[in-house]
Amino acid sequence: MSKQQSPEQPEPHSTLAEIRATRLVKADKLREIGMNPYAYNWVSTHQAAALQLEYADLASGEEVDIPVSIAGRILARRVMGKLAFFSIQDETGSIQLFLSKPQIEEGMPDLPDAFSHLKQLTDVGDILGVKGTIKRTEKGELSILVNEYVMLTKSLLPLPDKWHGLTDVAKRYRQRYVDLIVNPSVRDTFRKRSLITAGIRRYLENLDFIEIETPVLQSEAGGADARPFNTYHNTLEMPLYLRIATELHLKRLIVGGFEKVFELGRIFRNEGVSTRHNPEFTSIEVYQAYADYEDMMTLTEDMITTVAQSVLGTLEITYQETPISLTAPWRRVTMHDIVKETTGLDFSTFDNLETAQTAVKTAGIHGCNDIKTLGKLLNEVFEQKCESTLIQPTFVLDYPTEISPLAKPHRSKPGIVERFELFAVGRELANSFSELTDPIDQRERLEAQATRKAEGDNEAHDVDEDFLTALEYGMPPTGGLGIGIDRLVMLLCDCASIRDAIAFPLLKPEPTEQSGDD
RNA sequence: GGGACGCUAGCUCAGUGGUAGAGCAUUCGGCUUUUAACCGACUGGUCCCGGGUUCGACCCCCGGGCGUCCCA
Repeated sequence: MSKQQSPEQPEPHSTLAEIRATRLVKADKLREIGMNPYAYNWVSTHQAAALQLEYADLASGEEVDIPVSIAGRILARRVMGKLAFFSIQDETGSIQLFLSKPQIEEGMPDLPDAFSHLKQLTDVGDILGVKGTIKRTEKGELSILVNEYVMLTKSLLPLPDKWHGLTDVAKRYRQRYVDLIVNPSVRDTFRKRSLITAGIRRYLENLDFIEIETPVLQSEAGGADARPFNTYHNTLEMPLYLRIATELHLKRLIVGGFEKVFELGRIFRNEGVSTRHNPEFTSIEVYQAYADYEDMMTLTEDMITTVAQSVLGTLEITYQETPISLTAPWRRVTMHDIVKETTGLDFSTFDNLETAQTAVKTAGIHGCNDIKTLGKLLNEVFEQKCESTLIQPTFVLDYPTEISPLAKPHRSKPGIVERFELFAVGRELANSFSELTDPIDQRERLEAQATRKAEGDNEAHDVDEDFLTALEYGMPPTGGLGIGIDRLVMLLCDCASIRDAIAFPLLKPEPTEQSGDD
């Protein structure tokens, strides 16, 4: 193979494929020196953030002769002749490695040229395990004075620019793993999200609620106005829907005698994608027997403030540069009052649809011509004019019956149900009722929904007869509550888009070379 | 569904109707206190895709894809 080499023509080495090929060669060389580039395990004694904290007061130039073993991904390499500084990142944070030739060669007597191999065979992105001691450098950077290193995983693909990171939004979502490696705030969001859901569960469990899982696959979608995803069970030859709510099954559990139940889980709605909507999202629904919507308001306020305080350490937060005070009590206002306050329209004075329509039009609100009931008109005006103004946490109470088919009629106001929604930063966060327990009333309302479905409304659903049967056995008075977890995470973690609160949001597939033109 | 904007090297971005640019990363050489290390040298391109106009298109026009924002 010793062909006469023509005048050295430098190999290209900058494209992605070439970088990858170079790194594969390095992986082979690691094998040659007896180091598996894909190791089996590593035992760390410490993590980066804890070390940074523990030795925060160590003076520059000082060393601590305590053995430390740590693993992480190389995020930066600064290599001089016989000395190198790497920054490695573990889940908790990062710490510098102080790598000196004599120290490493002494610490790894079985591997000749250990320092040279380190320089030649490691790249930014590799996952390394090291053993050494603690030292704060003369320039003041807490470091591990490394005696031994082990390649744990050889990375084949280059990370984004160390300074600018990954900013391409689509790429951040498509390759969330890269986003997580290089954007610490993204890791922080998902860590907080976990604390939020864990905090909610702990809060409810402390009140003796139990979590019960209900079916995702359902033969009748129900519990909300939403278009479901359709699927099919092959051996049963049965069409199925993915659930659009957990409501109707959790209520069956209340009928069955559980008095405090909840489920925190994934919901699927076959609707558009926006900064506020993902087709699969997470909700929690909570049902408490013998409670009403007033009780649920108290629960909502207390639960969210408790969790926020424990996760964020404060109730005074900032969402997209707007200060938000989560400190209780939150404002409570009826839908009638907020509409009147915002638009001047007093729906309590309208005794028929025509006068209301005229007044609405006079107030400059359009697109309401097709609305056939007073309640729906009120709701439309609320959605158009009020929702976006509700920045600080606000409970809006007492909704029209016709848009609330699962809520109990208000005990003193005709045409109204006992229902509230919680709004903050202009968005709905939670929805709650005194649950409708009268099976005859419930049947009438569900049959009205079924009629709408028959008329072509694909957000309406057939009557769930088994649910009505359950109600006929008798459901105790019950307060129910649903909270959009993704939106709560958005609020508490200052996410502009719901996609920033969901680790792997739904995306259109990237076009392939075949499907490029069509 | 409508509108505006964007898509150029692995990453972040310039750019012009006439040979495609920078920084970082990569590769090579040097370097024992760096931390966006530094110094020197090299390399790296389907300018999102398809069509059109043109002597010539990354640029202009048409269509499409993906994305961001706004509106419905």
